[in-house]
Amino acid sequence: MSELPLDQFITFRLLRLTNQLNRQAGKILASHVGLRLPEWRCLAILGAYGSMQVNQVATKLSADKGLISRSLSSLEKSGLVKTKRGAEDKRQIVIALTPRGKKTVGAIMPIMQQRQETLIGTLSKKEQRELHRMIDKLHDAVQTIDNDFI
Amino acid sequence: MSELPLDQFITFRLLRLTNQLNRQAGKILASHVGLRLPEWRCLAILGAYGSMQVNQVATKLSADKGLISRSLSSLEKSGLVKTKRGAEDKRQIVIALTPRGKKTVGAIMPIMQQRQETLIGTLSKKEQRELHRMIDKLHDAVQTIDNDFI
DNA sequence: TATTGGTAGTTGACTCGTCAACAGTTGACG
DNA sequence: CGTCAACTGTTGACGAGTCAACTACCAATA
Repeated sequence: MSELPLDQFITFRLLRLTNQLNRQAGKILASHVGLRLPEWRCLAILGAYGSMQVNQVATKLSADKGLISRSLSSLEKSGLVKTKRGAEDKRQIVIALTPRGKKTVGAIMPIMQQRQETLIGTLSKKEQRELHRMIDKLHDAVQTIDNDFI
Repeated sequence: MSELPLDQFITFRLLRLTNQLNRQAGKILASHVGLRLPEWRCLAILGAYGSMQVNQVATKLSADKGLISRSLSSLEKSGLVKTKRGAEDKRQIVIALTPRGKKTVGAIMPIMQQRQETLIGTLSKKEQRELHRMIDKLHDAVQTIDNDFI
């Protein structure tokens, strides 16, 4: 199983795992609600925090604002969010879930949460904490590499 | 740091980490050799295993054969690999590194290996083993979810 | 008040990844 | 043989993610 040199590359293994996870999440969302993955993430974050601006959604999701802008525009066309210009600052756009948007979040969130539990349920509580901590460490380590190699 | 509910989603955290890693790898490759990420992966696997068919490269990389086909075709245009039809089975295409391809692998591989070491160097040996094991576990767990949720 | 710099959001261009349709080839089986 | 299923690689279409240019707007300052 682990005789190929590439299997030693942690980046390779992580990429393979997340590709697999995203593929699956995409299928689940498409079959249940016809949503795309970044659209669902926008809905979820709006469900958790209430009204937000485009930039705030992008920041919370660690995502590109362009991607979020397009996703929200698509969600608005589907009637799951509504937008209005900021009152005092007319550059801002304030996004909020519509009733249908809230209903969608309520329907999908339990499915996604159960999926998470099935995933991490294969790890002990101690392992789960370790995994989160190691992800944090790797996350930090990436930044120390920048500018050394580029 | 960890007060957002999304941060509890392991899929979310893994995605954020791998996006960051891919972004960085892409920059490193672009600045050093003008290669794209899947192209580099093809070169690396050919450097490790010698001549292979398109399908074998895709399988070793756990990647889509379409993506690999395009990457190899681009590498051939750049003169880093050469291809020829299989002798006994004319469907197959056998790919091999050119001298320039080998030179490129020799130049880039140490950089990428050092990057890996910088990354996992932040983890103890025990943690490294644990991480690999947990990735395997998650990889397996994903499959148990299929068809339950879709 | 006019200029200037910074910010919010949109859009275009591009890479990466997935899926499916397709042409050409092989091999097995009636 | 001929047909038919399976396989190899290519191609098209699309979703996901990144970067940069652009518009519109705000605010500070001369």
